[in-house]
Amino acid sequence: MAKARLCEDFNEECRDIVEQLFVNFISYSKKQTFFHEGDDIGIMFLVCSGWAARAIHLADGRRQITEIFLPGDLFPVHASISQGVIEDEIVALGECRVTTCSPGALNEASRQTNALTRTLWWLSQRDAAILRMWIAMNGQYRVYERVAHLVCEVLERLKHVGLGEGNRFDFPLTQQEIGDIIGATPVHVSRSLKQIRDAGLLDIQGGVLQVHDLERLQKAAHFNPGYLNPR
Amino acid sequence: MAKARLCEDFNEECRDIVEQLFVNFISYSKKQTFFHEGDDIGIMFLVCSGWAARAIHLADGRRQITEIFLPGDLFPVHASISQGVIEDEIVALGECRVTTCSPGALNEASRQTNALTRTLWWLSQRDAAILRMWIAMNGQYRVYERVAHLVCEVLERLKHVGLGEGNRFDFPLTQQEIGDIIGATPVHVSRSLKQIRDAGLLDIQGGVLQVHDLERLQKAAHFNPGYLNPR
DNA sequence: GGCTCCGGATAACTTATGTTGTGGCATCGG
DNA sequence: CCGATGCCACAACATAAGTTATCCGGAGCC
Repeated sequence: MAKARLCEDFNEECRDIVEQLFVNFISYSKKQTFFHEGDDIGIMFLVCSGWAARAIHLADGRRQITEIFLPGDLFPVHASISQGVIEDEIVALGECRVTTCSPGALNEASRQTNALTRTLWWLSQRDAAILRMWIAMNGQYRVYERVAHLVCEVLERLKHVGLGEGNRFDFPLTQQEIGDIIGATPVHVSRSLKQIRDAGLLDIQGGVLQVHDLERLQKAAHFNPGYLNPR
Repeated sequence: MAKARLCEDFNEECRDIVEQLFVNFISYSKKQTFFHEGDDIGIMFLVCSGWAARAIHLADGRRQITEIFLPGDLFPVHASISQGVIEDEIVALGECRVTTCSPGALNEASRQTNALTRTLWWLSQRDAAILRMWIAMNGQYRVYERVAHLVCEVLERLKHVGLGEGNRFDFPLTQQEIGDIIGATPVHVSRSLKQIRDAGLLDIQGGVLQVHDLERLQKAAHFNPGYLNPR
Protein backbone atom coordinates (compact mmCIF):
# COMPACT_ATOMS: atom_id res chain seq x y z
CA MET A 1 0.00 0.00 0.00
CA ALA A 2 2.85 2.35 0.74
CA LYS A 3 3.84 2.28 -2.89
CA ALA A 4 0.32 2.77 -4.13
CA ARG A 5 0.10 5.11 -7.07
CA LEU A 6 -3.32 4.61 -8.50
CA CYS A 7 -3.64 7.55 -10.82
CA GLU A 8 -1.96 10.85 -11.55
CA ASP A 9 -4.05 12.64 -8.98
CA PHE A 10 -3.25 10.30 -6.14
CA ASN A 11 -0.40 12.25 -4.56
CA GLU A 12 1.30 12.46 -1.15
CA GLU A 13 -1.48 14.61 0.23
CA CYS A 14 -4.15 12.08 -0.73
CA ARG A 15 -2.18 9.27 0.78
CA ASP A 16 -1.85 11.09 4.09
CA ILE A 17 -5.56 11.88 4.21
CA VAL A 18 -6.48 8.28 3.44
CA GLU A 19 -4.12 6.98 6.09
CA GLN A 20 -5.69 9.29 8.65
CA LEU A 21 -9.24 8.35 7.73
CA PHE A 22 -8.90 4.59 7.52
CA VAL A 23 -7.97 3.41 10.96
CA ASN A 24 -9.91 0.31 11.98
CA PHE A 25 -8.27 -2.84 10.76
CA ILE A 26 -10.33 -5.98 10.20
CA SER A 27 -9.29 -9.41 8.99
CA TYR A 28 -11.59 -11.75 7.14
CA SER A 29 -10.76 -15.37 6.58
CA LYS A 30 -11.38 -17.36 3.41
CA LYS A 31 -15.04 -17.46 2.37
CA GLN A 32 -16.09 -15.19 5.22
CA THR A 33 -18.80 -12.73 4.25
CA PHE A 34 -18.35 -9.03 4.94
CA PHE A 35 -21.17 -7.93 7.17
CA HIS A 36 -22.97 -4.76 6.26
CA GLU A 37 -23.43 -2.91 9.47
CA GLY A 38 -25.64 0.16 9.40
CA ASP A 39 -27.40 -0.54 6.15
CA ASP A 40 -28.54 3.03 5.63
CA ILE A 41 -25.16 4.62 6.11
CA GLY A 42 -22.92 2.04 4.56
CA ILE A 43 -19.22 1.72 5.11
CA MET A 44 -16.10 2.11 2.98
CA PHE A 45 -13.51 -0.64 2.81
CA LEU A 46 -9.91 -0.31 1.71
CA VAL A 47 -8.09 -3.56 1.00
CA CYS A 48 -4.67 -3.89 2.63
CA SER A 49 -3.85 -7.43 1.64
CA GLY A 50 -5.64 -10.38 0.13
CA TRP A 51 -8.58 -10.43 -2.25
CA ALA A 52 -12.32 -9.99 -1.84
CA ALA A 53 -15.21 -10.33 -4.27
CA ARG A 54 -18.75 -9.18 -4.83
CA ALA A 55 -21.03 -11.99 -5.95
CA ILE A 56 -24.62 -12.28 -7.12
CA HIS A 57 -26.59 -15.35 -6.14
CA LEU A 58 -29.00 -16.18 -8.92
CA ALA A 59 -32.44 -17.59 -8.47
CA ASP A 60 -31.40 -21.08 -9.56
CA GLY A 61 -28.48 -21.31 -7.16
CA ARG A 62 -25.70 -20.36 -9.54
CA ARG A 63 -23.23 -17.75 -8.42
CA GLN A 64 -21.58 -14.99 -10.43
CA ILE A 65 -18.71 -12.92 -9.13
CA THR A 66 -19.16 -9.42 -10.50
CA GLU A 67 -16.19 -7.58 -9.02
CA ILE A 68 -12.94 -8.49 -7.35
CA PHE A 69 -11.16 -6.22 -4.91
CA LEU A 70 -7.38 -6.30 -4.79
CA PRO A 71 -4.93 -4.59 -2.45
CA GLY A 72 -5.37 -0.82 -2.72
CA ASP A 73 -8.97 -1.07 -3.90
CA LEU A 74 -11.61 1.04 -2.23
CA PHE A 75 -15.23 -0.02 -2.24
CA PRO A 76 -18.46 0.76 -0.44
CA VAL A 77 -20.75 -1.75 1.18
CA HIS A 78 -24.21 -0.33 1.56
CA ALA A 79 -27.59 -1.90 1.80
CA SER A 80 -27.26 -4.74 -0.61
CA ILE A 81 -30.51 -6.16 0.62
CA SER A 82 -33.50 -5.00 -1.35
CA GLN A 83 -37.04 -6.16 -0.78
CA GLY A 84 -35.83 -8.68 1.73
CA VAL A 85 -33.76 -10.53 -0.83
CA ILE A 86 -30.00 -10.60 -0.56
CA GLU A 87 -29.01 -9.26 -3.93
CA ASP A 88 -25.32 -9.64 -3.58
CA GLU A 89 -22.65 -10.26 -1.01
CA ILE A 90 -19.04 -9.36 -0.42
CA VAL A 91 -16.85 -12.30 0.44
CA ALA A 92 -13.18 -12.79 1.20
CA LEU A 93 -11.19 -14.90 -1.26
CA GLY A 94 -8.53 -16.22 1.03
CA GLU A 95 -7.21 -14.27 3.98
CA CYS A 96 -8.11 -10.60 3.53
CA ARG A 97 -7.09 -7.60 5.63
CA VAL A 98 -8.97 -4.33 5.26
CA THR A 99 -9.42 -0.95 6.92
CA THR A 100 -12.67 0.94 7.11
CA CYS A 101 -14.04 4.45 7.11
CA SER A 102 -17.45 6.09 7.05
CA PRO A 103 -18.56 7.41 3.66
CA GLY A 104 -19.43 10.71 5.33
CA ALA A 105 -15.89 11.29 6.55
CA LEU A 106 -14.47 10.42 3.15
CA ASN A 107 -16.88 12.75 1.36
CA GLU A 108 -16.06 15.55 3.76
CA ALA A 109 -12.35 15.11 3.12
CA SER A 110 -12.95 14.94 -0.60
CA ARG A 111 -14.80 18.27 -0.51
CA GLN A 112 -11.65 19.86 0.89
CA THR A 113 -9.07 18.26 -1.38
CA ASN A 114 -9.43 18.39 -5.11
CA ALA A 115 -6.88 15.69 -5.73
CA LEU A 116 -8.87 13.32 -3.55
CA THR A 117 -12.10 14.16 -5.36
CA ARG A 118 -10.47 13.39 -8.65
CA THR A 119 -8.97 10.17 -7.32
CA LEU A 120 -12.37 8.96 -6.13
CA TRP A 121 -13.90 9.90 -9.46
CA TRP A 122 -11.10 8.09 -11.26
CA LEU A 123 -11.70 4.99 -9.15
CA SER A 124 -15.40 4.92 -9.91
CA GLN A 125 -14.75 5.40 -13.61
CA ARG A 126 -12.24 2.60 -13.63
CA ASP A 127 -14.57 0.27 -11.76
CA ALA A 128 -17.34 0.93 -14.26
CA ALA A 129 -14.90 0.31 -17.11
CA ILE A 130 -13.97 -3.02 -15.56
CA LEU A 131 -17.63 -3.98 -15.23
CA ARG A 132 -18.15 -3.20 -18.89
CA MET A 133 -15.09 -5.16 -19.90
CA TRP A 134 -16.31 -8.16 -17.93
CA ILE A 135 -19.60 -8.00 -19.80
CA ALA A 136 -17.60 -8.13 -23.01
CA MET A 137 -15.38 -10.92 -21.67
CA ASN A 138 -18.30 -13.09 -20.71
CA GLY A 139 -20.21 -12.23 -23.85
CA GLN A 140 -17.58 -12.50 -26.54
CA TYR A 141 -14.51 -14.42 -25.45
CA ARG A 142 -13.76 -18.12 -25.36
CA VAL A 143 -13.15 -19.55 -21.94
CA TYR A 144 -9.39 -19.79 -22.31
CA GLU A 145 -9.29 -16.20 -23.55
CA ARG A 146 -11.31 -15.15 -20.50
CA VAL A 147 -8.91 -16.88 -18.15
CA ALA A 148 -5.98 -15.20 -19.84
CA HIS A 149 -7.74 -11.83 -19.79
CA LEU A 150 -8.51 -12.13 -16.11
CA VAL A 151 -4.87 -12.81 -15.29
CA CYS A 152 -3.75 -9.87 -17.43
CA GLU A 153 -6.21 -7.53 -15.73
CA VAL A 154 -5.25 -8.61 -12.23
CA LEU A 155 -1.56 -8.25 -12.97
CA GLU A 156 -2.05 -4.79 -14.44
CA ARG A 157 -4.15 -3.69 -11.46
CA LEU A 158 -1.58 -5.03 -9.01
CA LYS A 159 1.18 -3.16 -10.78
CA HIS A 160 -0.75 0.07 -10.20
CA VAL A 161 -0.16 -0.40 -6.48
CA GLY A 162 3.40 -1.58 -6.71
CA LEU A 163 2.78 -5.34 -6.62
CA GLY A 164 3.24 -8.07 -9.19
CA GLU A 165 6.96 -7.56 -9.56
CA GLY A 166 8.57 -10.04 -11.90
CA ASN A 167 5.06 -10.80 -13.24
CA ARG A 168 4.56 -12.91 -10.16
CA PHE A 169 1.87 -12.54 -7.52
CA ASP A 170 -0.24 -14.29 -4.90
CA PHE A 171 -3.21 -15.94 -6.54
CA PRO A 172 -5.75 -17.24 -4.02
CA LEU A 173 -8.53 -18.28 -6.43
CA THR A 174 -9.73 -21.83 -6.81
CA GLN A 175 -10.74 -22.99 -10.25
CA GLN A 176 -14.35 -22.93 -9.07
CA GLU A 177 -13.96 -19.25 -8.21
CA ILE A 178 -12.32 -18.48 -11.53
CA GLY A 179 -15.33 -20.14 -13.11
CA ASP A 180 -17.67 -17.98 -11.06
CA ILE A 181 -15.92 -14.93 -12.45
CA ILE A 182 -15.73 -15.82 -16.12
CA GLY A 183 -18.92 -17.85 -16.33
CA ALA A 184 -17.53 -21.32 -16.88
CA THR A 185 -17.52 -24.68 -15.13
CA PRO A 186 -14.49 -25.61 -13.04
CA VAL A 187 -13.82 -28.52 -15.37
CA HIS A 188 -13.51 -26.23 -18.31
CA VAL A 189 -11.40 -23.78 -16.35
CA SER A 190 -9.06 -26.66 -15.62
CA ARG A 191 -8.91 -27.57 -19.31
CA SER A 192 -8.22 -23.97 -20.31
CA LEU A 193 -5.56 -23.50 -17.66
CA LYS A 194 -3.81 -26.60 -18.89
CA GLN A 195 -3.87 -25.20 -22.41
CA ILE A 196 -2.37 -21.91 -21.23
CA ARG A 197 0.14 -23.73 -19.08
CA ASP A 198 1.15 -26.04 -21.89
CA ALA A 199 1.68 -23.01 -24.12
CA GLY A 200 4.26 -21.85 -21.59
CA LEU A 201 2.41 -18.66 -20.76
CA LEU A 202 2.07 -19.04 -17.00
CA ASP A 203 2.24 -21.36 -14.01
CA ILE A 204 0.31 -21.54 -10.77
CA GLN A 205 1.98 -23.24 -7.84
CA GLY A 206 1.24 -23.04 -4.19
CA GLY A 207 -1.07 -20.09 -4.56
CA VAL A 208 1.48 -18.06 -6.51
CA LEU A 209 0.98 -17.24 -10.16
CA GLN A 210 4.00 -16.68 -12.38
CA VAL A 211 3.55 -15.24 -15.86
CA HIS A 212 6.29 -16.52 -18.12
CA ASP A 213 5.49 -14.67 -21.32
CA LEU A 214 3.37 -11.59 -20.70
CA GLU A 215 3.35 -10.42 -24.27
CA ARG A 216 1.99 -13.66 -25.65
CA LEU A 217 -0.45 -13.95 -22.76
CA GLN A 218 -1.86 -10.50 -23.50
CA LYS A 219 -2.11 -11.37 -27.16
CA ALA A 220 -3.98 -14.57 -26.38
CA ALA A 221 -6.32 -12.57 -24.14
CA HIS A 222 -6.87 -9.74 -26.63
CA PHE A 223 -5.85 -7.62 -23.66
CA ASN A 224 -5.53 -3.87 -24.02
CA PRO A 225 -4.88 -2.07 -20.72
CA GLY A 226 -6.51 1.16 -21.89
CA TYR A 227 -9.73 0.60 -19.99
CA LEU A 228 -7.84 0.45 -16.69
CA ASN A 229 -6.59 4.02 -17.13
CA PRO A 230 -9.66 6.16 -17.67
CA ARG A 231 -9.39 9.76 -18.84
CA MET B 1 -41.12 11.97 -19.89
CA ALA B 2 -43.87 13.93 -18.23
CA LYS B 3 -44.92 10.83 -16.35
CA ALA B 4 -41.42 9.94 -15.34
CA ARG B 5 -41.14 8.71 -11.79
CA LEU B 6 -37.79 7.09 -11.53
CA CYS B 7 -37.40 6.71 -7.81
CA GLU B 8 -38.97 7.94 -4.60
CA ASP B 9 -36.77 11.00 -4.51
CA PHE B 10 -37.60 12.16 -8.01
CA ASN B 11 -40.33 14.65 -7.18
CA GLU B 12 -41.95 17.69 -8.81
CA GLU B 13 -39.06 19.89 -7.81
CA CYS B 14 -36.51 17.62 -9.45
CA ARG B 15 -38.55 17.44 -12.60
CA ASP B 16 -38.74 21.22 -12.84
CA ILE B 17 -35.00 21.59 -12.34
CA VAL B 18 -34.24 18.98 -14.95
CA GLU B 19 -36.59 20.60 -17.43
CA GLN B 20 -34.88 23.93 -16.90
CA LEU B 21 -31.39 22.52 -17.26
CA PHE B 22 -31.88 20.33 -20.29
CA VAL B 23 -32.78 22.62 -23.14
CA ASN B 24 -30.93 21.73 -26.34
CA PHE B 25 -32.73 19.07 -28.30
CA ILE B 26 -30.79 16.82 -30.66
CA SER B 27 -31.99 13.99 -32.86
CA TYR B 28 -29.82 11.08 -33.88
CA SER B 29 -30.79 8.68 -36.63
CA LYS B 30 -30.29 4.93 -36.58
CA LYS B 31 -26.65 3.86 -36.18
CA GLN B 32 -25.47 7.44 -35.84
CA THR B 33 -22.69 7.88 -33.29
CA PHE B 34 -23.00 10.49 -30.55
CA PHE B 35 -20.10 12.84 -30.88
CA HIS B 36 -18.20 13.72 -27.78
CA GLU B 37 -17.61 17.41 -27.97
CA GLY B 38 -15.28 18.92 -25.38
CA ASP B 39 -13.63 15.76 -24.24
CA ASP B 40 -12.38 17.24 -21.01
CA ILE B 41 -15.67 18.64 -19.87
CA GLY B 42 -18.04 16.00 -21.12
CA ILE B 43 -21.74 16.40 -21.61
CA MET B 44 -24.88 14.92 -20.07
CA PHE B 45 -27.57 13.37 -22.24
CA LEU B 46 -31.18 12.78 -21.30
CA VAL B 47 -33.13 10.48 -23.61
CA CYS B 48 -36.54 11.79 -24.70
CA SER B 49 -37.50 9.08 -27.14
CA GLY B 50 -35.84 6.14 -28.84
CA TRP B 51 -32.96 4.03 -27.65
CA ALA B 52 -29.20 4.45 -27.57
CA ALA B 53 -26.37 2.12 -26.61
CA ARG B 54 -22.81 2.14 -25.41
CA ALA B 55 -20.64 -0.39 -27.21
CA ILE B 56 -17.10 -1.66 -26.89
CA HIS B 57 -15.22 -2.58 -30.03
CA LEU B 58 -12.90 -5.44 -29.26
CA ALA B 59 -9.49 -5.96 -30.76
CA ASP B 60 -10.68 -8.73 -33.07
CA GLY B 61 -13.56 -6.74 -34.52
CA ARG B 62 -16.34 -8.12 -32.39
CA ARG B 63 -18.71 -5.67 -30.75
CA GLN B 64 -20.29 -5.81 -27.31
CA ILE B 65 -23.07 -3.49 -26.22
CA THR B 66 -22.52 -2.77 -22.53
CA GLU B 67 -25.40 -0.42 -21.74
CA ILE B 68 -28.63 0.60 -23.33
CA PHE B 69 -30.28 3.95 -22.71
CA LEU B 70 -34.06 4.16 -22.77
CA PRO B 71 -36.41 7.14 -22.55
CA GLY B 72 -35.82 8.93 -19.25
CA ASP B 73 -32.27 7.67 -18.89
CA LEU B 74 -29.51 10.11 -18.06
CA PHE B 75 -25.93 9.41 -19.04
CA PRO B 76 -22.65 11.21 -19.41
CA VAL B 77 -20.43 11.16 -22.45
CA HIS B 78 -16.93 12.12 -21.54
CA ALA B 79 -13.61 11.35 -23.07
CA SER B 80 -14.11 7.80 -24.15
CA ILE B 81 -10.87 7.97 -26.05
CA SER B 82 -7.89 6.82 -24.06
CA GLN B 83 -4.39 6.58 -25.39
CA GLY B 84 -5.60 7.35 -28.86
CA VAL B 85 -7.78 4.25 -28.97
CA ILE B 86 -11.53 4.56 -29.12
CA GLU B 87 -12.54 2.50 -26.13
CA ASP B 88 -16.24 2.70 -26.58
CA GLU B 89 -18.87 4.63 -28.46
CA ILE B 90 -22.43 5.76 -27.95
CA VAL B 91 -24.71 4.96 -30.84
CA ALA B 92 -28.39 5.47 -31.59
CA LEU B 93 -30.50 2.33 -31.98
CA GLY B 94 -33.15 3.64 -34.29
CA GLU B 95 -34.33 7.23 -34.23
CA CYS B 96 -33.32 8.80 -30.89
CA ARG B 97 -34.18 12.23 -29.51
CA VAL B 98 -32.19 13.61 -26.58
CA THR B 99 -31.60 16.80 -24.65
CA THR B 100 -28.26 17.88 -23.23
CA CYS B 101 -26.77 19.73 -20.29
CA SER B 102 -23.30 20.44 -18.97
CA PRO B 103 -22.20 18.27 -16.04
CA GLY B 104 -21.17 21.41 -14.18
CA ALA B 105 -24.65 22.89 -14.28
CA LEU B 106 -26.17 19.61 -13.13
CA ASN B 107 -23.73 19.26 -10.26
CA GLU B 108 -24.39 22.83 -9.21
CA ALA B 109 -28.14 22.20 -9.15
CA SER B 110 -27.60 18.95 -7.29
CA ARG B 111 -25.65 20.75 -4.58
CA GLN B 112 -28.70 22.90 -3.94
CA THR B 113 -31.37 20.24 -3.99
CA ASN B 114 -31.10 17.16 -1.87
CA ALA B 115 -33.76 15.28 -3.76
CA LEU B 116 -31.81 15.73 -6.98
CA THR B 117 -28.59 14.57 -5.35
CA ARG B 118 -30.33 11.44 -4.19
CA THR B 119 -31.90 10.87 -7.59
CA LEU B 120 -28.53 11.09 -9.31
CA TRP B 121 -27.05 8.74 -6.75
CA TRP B 122 -29.94 6.35 -7.24
CA LEU B 123 -29.41 6.42 -11.01
CA SER B 124 -25.73 5.62 -10.72
CA GLN B 125 -26.43 2.79 -8.31
CA ARG B 126 -29.05 1.37 -10.60
CA ASP B 127 -26.77 1.58 -13.63
CA ALA B 128 -24.03 -0.26 -11.77
CA ALA B 129 -26.54 -2.91 -10.70
CA ILE B 130 -27.56 -3.37 -14.32
CA LEU B 131 -23.93 -3.75 -15.38
CA ARG B 132 -23.46 -6.42 -12.74
CA MET B 133 -26.61 -8.22 -13.79
CA TRP B 134 -25.46 -8.23 -17.41
CA ILE B 135 -22.20 -9.83 -16.32
CA ALA B 136 -24.28 -12.53 -14.65
CA MET B 137 -26.58 -12.83 -17.67
CA ASN B 138 -23.71 -13.31 -20.09
CA GLY B 139 -21.84 -15.54 -17.71
CA GLN B 140 -24.53 -17.86 -16.43
CA TYR B 141 -27.65 -17.88 -18.57
CA ARG B 142 -28.52 -19.76 -21.71
CA VAL B 143 -29.12 -17.63 -24.74
CA TYR B 144 -32.89 -17.95 -24.67
CA GLU B 145 -32.88 -17.03 -20.98
CA ARG B 146 -30.77 -13.98 -21.78
CA VAL B 147 -33.17 -12.85 -24.47
CA ALA B 148 -36.08 -13.25 -22.08
CA HIS B 149 -34.20 -11.45 -19.32
CA LEU B 150 -33.36 -8.54 -21.58
CA VAL B 151 -37.00 -8.10 -22.51
CA CYS B 152 -38.07 -8.26 -18.86
CA GLU B 153 -35.50 -5.66 -17.87
CA VAL B 154 -36.41 -3.27 -20.65
CA LEU B 155 -40.11 -3.57 -19.87
CA GLU B 156 -39.52 -2.94 -16.18
CA ARG B 157 -37.33 0.08 -16.89
CA LEU B 158 -39.88 1.51 -19.31
CA LYS B 159 -42.62 1.12 -16.72
CA HIS B 160 -40.58 3.29 -14.36
CA VAL B 161 -41.08 6.19 -16.75
CA GLY B 162 -44.70 5.50 -17.57
CA LEU B 163 -44.21 3.51 -20.77
CA GLY B 164 -44.83 -0.10 -21.68
CA GLU B 165 -48.52 0.00 -20.96
CA GLY B 166 -50.26 -3.26 -21.77
CA ASN B 167 -46.82 -4.91 -21.73
CA ARG B 168 -46.32 -3.48 -25.19
CA PHE B 169 -43.56 -1.17 -26.35
CA ASP B 170 -41.47 0.00 -29.29
CA PHE B 171 -38.60 -2.38 -29.85
CA PRO B 172 -36.06 -1.06 -32.36
CA LEU B 173 -33.37 -3.76 -31.99
CA THR B 174 -32.31 -6.04 -34.80
CA GLN B 175 -31.40 -9.60 -33.93
CA GLN B 176 -27.79 -8.70 -34.59
CA GLU B 177 -28.03 -5.96 -31.96
CA ILE B 178 -29.68 -8.28 -29.47
CA GLY B 179 -26.77 -10.61 -30.07
CA ASP B 180 -24.31 -7.80 -29.41
CA ILE B 181 -25.98 -7.27 -26.05
CA ILE B 182 -26.27 -10.82 -24.80
CA GLY B 183 -23.18 -12.20 -26.48
CA ALA B 184 -24.70 -14.50 -29.06
CA THR B 185 -24.80 -14.86 -32.82
CA PRO B 186 -27.83 -13.50 -34.70
CA VAL B 187 -28.65 -17.01 -35.86
CA HIS B 188 -28.93 -18.23 -32.33
CA VAL B 189 -30.91 -15.17 -31.29
CA SER B 190 -33.34 -16.01 -34.06
CA ARG B 191 -33.63 -19.60 -32.83
CA SER B 192 -34.19 -18.48 -29.24
CA LEU B 193 -36.76 -15.89 -30.22
CA LYS B 194 -38.66 -18.54 -32.12
CA GLN B 195 -38.62 -20.74 -29.04
CA ILE B 196 -39.95 -17.92 -26.88
CA ARG B 197 -42.50 -17.00 -29.53
CA ASP B 198 -43.66 -20.58 -29.91
CA ALA B 199 -44.12 -20.78 -26.16
CA GLY B 200 -46.62 -17.95 -26.50
CA LEU B 201 -44.61 -15.58 -24.32
CA LEU B 202 -44.21 -12.64 -26.68
CA ASP B 203 -44.41 -11.38 -30.24
CA ILE B 204 -42.42 -8.82 -32.19
CA GLN B 205 -44.08 -7.23 -35.18
CA GLY B 206 -43.23 -4.06 -37.01
CA GLY B 207 -40.84 -2.87 -34.37
CA VAL B 208 -43.36 -3.34 -31.56
CA LEU B 209 -42.91 -5.96 -28.89
CA GLN B 210 -45.96 -7.42 -27.17
CA VAL B 211 -45.52 -9.58 -24.09
CA HIS B 212 -48.36 -12.08 -23.88
CA ASP B 213 -47.55 -13.79 -20.60
CA LEU B 214 -45.30 -11.68 -18.40
CA GLU B 215 -45.31 -14.05 -15.47
CA ARG B 216 -44.10 -17.01 -17.48
CA LEU B 217 -41.61 -14.83 -19.34
CA GLN B 218 -40.09 -13.64 -16.06
CA LYS B 219 -39.95 -17.19 -14.83
CA ALA B 220 -38.18 -18.33 -17.99
CA ALA B 221 -35.72 -15.46 -17.56
CA HIS B 222 -35.13 -16.04 -13.83
CA PHE B 223 -36.02 -12.36 -13.64
CA ASN B 224 -36.19 -10.64 -10.29
CA PRO B 225 -36.71 -6.87 -10.57
CA GLY B 226 -35.01 -6.15 -7.24
CA TYR B 227 -31.76 -4.98 -8.80
CA LEU B 228 -33.59 -2.22 -10.67
CA ASN B 229 -34.72 -0.63 -7.41
CA PRO B 230 -31.58 0.00 -5.38
CA ARG B 231 -31.69 1.01 -1.72
C1' DG C 1 -41.71 -2.72 -63.02
C1' DG C 2 -37.32 -4.71 -61.52
C1' DC C 3 -33.28 -3.83 -59.13
C1' DT C 4 -30.51 -4.03 -54.64
C1' DC C 5 -30.07 -4.31 -49.71
C1' DC C 6 -31.17 -5.59 -45.21
C1' DG C 7 -33.26 -8.27 -41.74
C1' DG C 8 -35.13 -12.46 -40.66
C1' DA C 9 -36.12 -17.82 -40.85
C1' DT C 10 -34.27 -22.08 -41.24
C1' DA C 11 -31.21 -26.17 -42.26
C1' DA C 12 -26.84 -28.98 -41.99
C1' DC C 13 -22.88 -29.33 -39.95
C1' DT C 14 -18.89 -28.21 -36.62
C1' DT C 15 -17.15 -26.99 -32.28
C1' DA C 16 -16.97 -25.13 -27.67
C1' DT C 17 -18.62 -25.99 -23.46
C1' DG C 18 -21.26 -28.51 -19.93
C1' DT C 19 -22.03 -33.03 -17.37
C1' DT C 20 -20.87 -36.90 -14.92
C1' DG C 21 -17.72 -39.72 -12.90
C1' DT C 22 -13.20 -41.42 -11.38
C1' DG C 23 -8.82 -41.09 -9.23
C1' DG C 24 -4.80 -38.61 -7.21
C1' DC C 25 -2.75 -35.75 -3.91
C1' DA C 26 -2.41 -32.72 -0.57
C1' DT C 27 -4.07 -30.97 4.17
C1' DC C 28 -6.23 -31.44 8.51
C1' DG C 29 -7.96 -33.39 12.72
C1' DG C 30 -8.58 -37.37 15.50
C1' DC D 1 -1.50 -43.73 11.84
C1' DC D 2 -6.23 -43.28 9.75
C1' DG D 3 -10.09 -41.34 7.43
C1' DA D 4 -12.37 -37.07 6.00
C1' DT D 5 -12.32 -33.23 2.93
C1' DG D 6 -11.14 -29.98 -0.75
C1' DC D 7 -8.90 -28.98 -4.89
C1' DC D 8 -7.25 -30.57 -9.14
C1' DA D 9 -6.58 -33.57 -13.50
C1' DC D 10 -8.58 -36.18 -16.83
C1' DA D 11 -11.75 -39.05 -19.71
C1' DA D 12 -16.21 -40.14 -22.13
C1' DC D 13 -20.11 -38.41 -23.41
C1' DA D 14 -24.13 -34.97 -24.13
C1' DT D 15 -25.67 -30.60 -25.69
C1' DA D 16 -25.71 -25.61 -26.39
C1' DA D 17 -24.02 -22.52 -29.42
C1' DG D 18 -21.28 -21.05 -33.51
C1' DT D 19 -20.65 -21.34 -38.73
C1' DT D 20 -21.97 -21.27 -43.25
C1' DA D 21 -25.30 -21.20 -46.54
C1' DT D 22 -29.81 -20.62 -48.80
C1' DC D 23 -34.21 -18.58 -49.28
C1' DC D 24 -37.78 -15.10 -48.50
C1' DG D 25 -40.08 -10.75 -47.96
C1' DG D 26 -40.22 -5.86 -47.45
C1' DA D 27 -38.14 -1.17 -48.16
C1' DG D 28 -36.01 1.83 -50.87
C1' DC D 29 -34.38 3.31 -55.44
C1' DC D 30 -33.85 3.94 -60.34
